Amino acid sequence: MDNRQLAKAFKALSHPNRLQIYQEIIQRRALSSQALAGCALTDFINALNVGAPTVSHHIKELVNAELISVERQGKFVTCYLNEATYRNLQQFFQEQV
Amino acid sequence: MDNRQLAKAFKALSHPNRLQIYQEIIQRRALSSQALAGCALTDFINALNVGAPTVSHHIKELVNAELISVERQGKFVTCYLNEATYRNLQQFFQEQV
DNA sequence: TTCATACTTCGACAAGTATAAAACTAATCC
DNA sequence: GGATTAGTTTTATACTTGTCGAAGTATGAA
Repeated sequence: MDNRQLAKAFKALSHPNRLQIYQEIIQRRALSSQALAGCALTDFINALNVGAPTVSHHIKELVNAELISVERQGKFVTCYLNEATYRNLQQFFQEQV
Repeated sequence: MDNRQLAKAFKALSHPNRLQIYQEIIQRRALSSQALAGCALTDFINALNVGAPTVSHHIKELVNAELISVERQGKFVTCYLNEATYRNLQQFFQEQV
């Protein structure tokens, strides 16, 4: 993962609301027994104090930074953690100690 | 480390040049035998393709996000890694696996 | 087929950011 | 003291971002 892509990931995490969305996705994955447990987008719209367009915009940024991926099932959108990027970020803070 | 402070740290790392400065500081610390080895600000001004005022501004943001600290020795400024914040960031990507 | 739900896209605007030029401060050198 | 070096602050500018409201799209329900 090169400098630019890494900076892009951090930029996506640089807003409290987006960071919270990301954390939620990580945590729900950890709690679940399934490896690929996701988060409903609706929950974020309800939980965060911003409108649907704004949440939609934030999600797009997270997807664009390859931090998460989304899947549409009928009317609903579910968010999944991008495991590869997560591991890369982990590494960034690990290898240089 | 709460959500806001964490987002602030990520924001500071969200610019390629600032990320590079941070990486450099981490790496030079790792290479050195001393625990608190620092980086001269001059090196950054020469290495990055931006002017001194811009580098000065970037450094200020990194300090403000508590990612690094600076120390003036006469004419020169040296940058040091903020170990506590580094550990917090490490944790963020570790505890939830 | 009409209606409601769950988003997404567009347009706009206020606020924030990266950058540089110019002017400034402070330490060092002669 | 005068000149030089290292970095900061101020000011200005071009650009980006977060947010919302309004309008649009697509799915599912009645």
